[in-house]
Amino acid sequence: DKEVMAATVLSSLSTSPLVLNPSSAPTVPEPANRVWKEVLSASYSSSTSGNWSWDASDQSVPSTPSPPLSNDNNKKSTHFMFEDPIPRKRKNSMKVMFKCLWKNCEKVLSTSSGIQRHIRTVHLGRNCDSDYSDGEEDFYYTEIEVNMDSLTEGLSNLTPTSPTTAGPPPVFPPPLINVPHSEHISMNGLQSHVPTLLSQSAPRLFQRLEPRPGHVVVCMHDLMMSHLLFPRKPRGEAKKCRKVYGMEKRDMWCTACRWKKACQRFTD
DNA sequence: AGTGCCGGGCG
DNA sequence: CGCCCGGCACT
Ligand SMILES: [Zn+2]
Repeated sequence: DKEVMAATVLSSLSTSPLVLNPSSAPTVPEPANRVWKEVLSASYSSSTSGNWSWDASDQSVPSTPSPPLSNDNNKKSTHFMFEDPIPRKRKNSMKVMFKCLWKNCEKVLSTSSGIQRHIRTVHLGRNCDSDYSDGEEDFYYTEIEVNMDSLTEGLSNLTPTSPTTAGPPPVFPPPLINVPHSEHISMNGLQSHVPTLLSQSAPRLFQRLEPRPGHVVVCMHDLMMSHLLFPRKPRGEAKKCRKVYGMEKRDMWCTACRWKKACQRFTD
């Protein structure tokens, strides 16, 4: 079903006006090779309340003709969404890490729980450093792969502590605004819930880039790799037969689970 | 420590 | 085939 949704997004995106990152010259290596896509049109519903209202009903035709994009380029920019973001087997010396998407924050941590706590405390201003989470942090970080070989090369000039935890980044907690109702992000029909609490200082996912009035430009890669389109399932939902029925009622498991194979009853 | 499950073994 | 389990990745 994820793939179906992704396909829906893709097809709708492919008909949307495209904005290319002007700074991404063809010679720029992979990480900066980003496709900027204008997906969301936003408007302030009220100048005084500061409420955000996301509305994709704006089907206005782009004033400038679409840039001549080759199909090849399109495919290159879209095929990544269909590969497993966290492959079970990983190449040697490639480590998955978690990068904060907040604007002007390049924090990278090695664990998802760590980046969640970082976003919760530093950016969302949830002062209580408990492990409770309402899930909003998930929208603001992404998984990246880091080559550990090239990383250890430049490790000499860093502090002896872990480079992921060490850092002098007193990033100011941005002011928060309260959005009364549950807001939606609508992209050509596909809707995604966003938390009721949005920060005024938007994460990098929503950074503006030469926006036309009332429009927001997001990095398509960050958008896809964030959990905005496919929000994380409610906490602790990888429940399969074993966890559901328990060891005592093993006879109620599906045959695959009884044989320690991939569960056939509860599929993702 | 607990869970999901691939690969491989046994009859 | 059905059935079981060692061991590993991930949490
Ligand atoms: Zn099962």
